[in-house]
Amino acid sequence: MNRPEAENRDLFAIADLAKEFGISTRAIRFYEAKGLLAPERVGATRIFRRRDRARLILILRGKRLGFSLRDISDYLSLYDADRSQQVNLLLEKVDQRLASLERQRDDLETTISELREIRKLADDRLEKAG
Amino acid sequence: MNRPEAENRDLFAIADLAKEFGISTRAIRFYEAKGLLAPERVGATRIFRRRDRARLILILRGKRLGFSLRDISDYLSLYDADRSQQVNLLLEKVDQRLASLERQRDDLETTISELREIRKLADDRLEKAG
DNA sequence: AGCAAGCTTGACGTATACGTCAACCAGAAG
DNA sequence: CTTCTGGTTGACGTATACGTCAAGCTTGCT
Repeated sequence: MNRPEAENRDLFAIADLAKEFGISTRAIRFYEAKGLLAPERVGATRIFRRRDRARLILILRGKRLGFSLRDISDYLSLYDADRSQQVNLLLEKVDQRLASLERQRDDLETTISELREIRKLADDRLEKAG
Repeated sequence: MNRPEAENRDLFAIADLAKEFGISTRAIRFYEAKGLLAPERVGATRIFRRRDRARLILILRGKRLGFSLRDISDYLSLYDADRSQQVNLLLEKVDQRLASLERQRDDLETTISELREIRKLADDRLEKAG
């Protein structure tokens, strides 16, 4: 009963999603032009369903992770690939993507621990001075 | 005794680093133009030391993590900030950066486990078919 | 001396990911 | 009917991160 209102609805206007995720309508149209989204139309007006919203969430997460729209498009196709693709091919792609993400995670962990080192040094210096 | 040769040297030409890291000399000059590197000069020729090489490694890792050169520049300044900066300010910046990296790590872990889900589904389907 | 290799600085081109108008249409409110 | 509000499609502009010449200078063979 206390779900975020968006989860209960099934139809969204472009401005709804733009506001919810803090992006521009221009960006959303751009993602559609690049094939990352395919909302239905009523006349010319775009109508987004929960599925489109879910894809948008994946798109934005991909962007936060530094991926290009092209990469994200490939990634989304992994989600779609329930029946359409060769399972073997899908597995291969998923594994590649996983390997690359795990490399990225290692980079991240290295960076985080280096920063924690720096943090500790600075902290010590503060205490000595304090 | 068996260190990668690069670790033993202290002087590098621009082409040495380009080759070692698989990037163009143009990119390296670009990083210098943006203030991320500051190699010495002998005449007009750039001379890179181990410190410059270390910074380049950080730059490339930042790029793999999807950061802009501007972001990376800020990040590098955290490493430099031994004496020049206010320790308080440094701590604040490090903490911000850490928070953002940890958010990114969470995104990554979500993505990785979703992909593993997909992988499992595809795997199951293969076994049933096999 | 001549020439290739490798370095330099511009200057211009390019792909990505949008932002910013402009000009238009449709439906609801006053 | 007019006026919002919100939607649409171009067309053009912009920042980032380089690639790609072009033209020139040094250094080191041969």
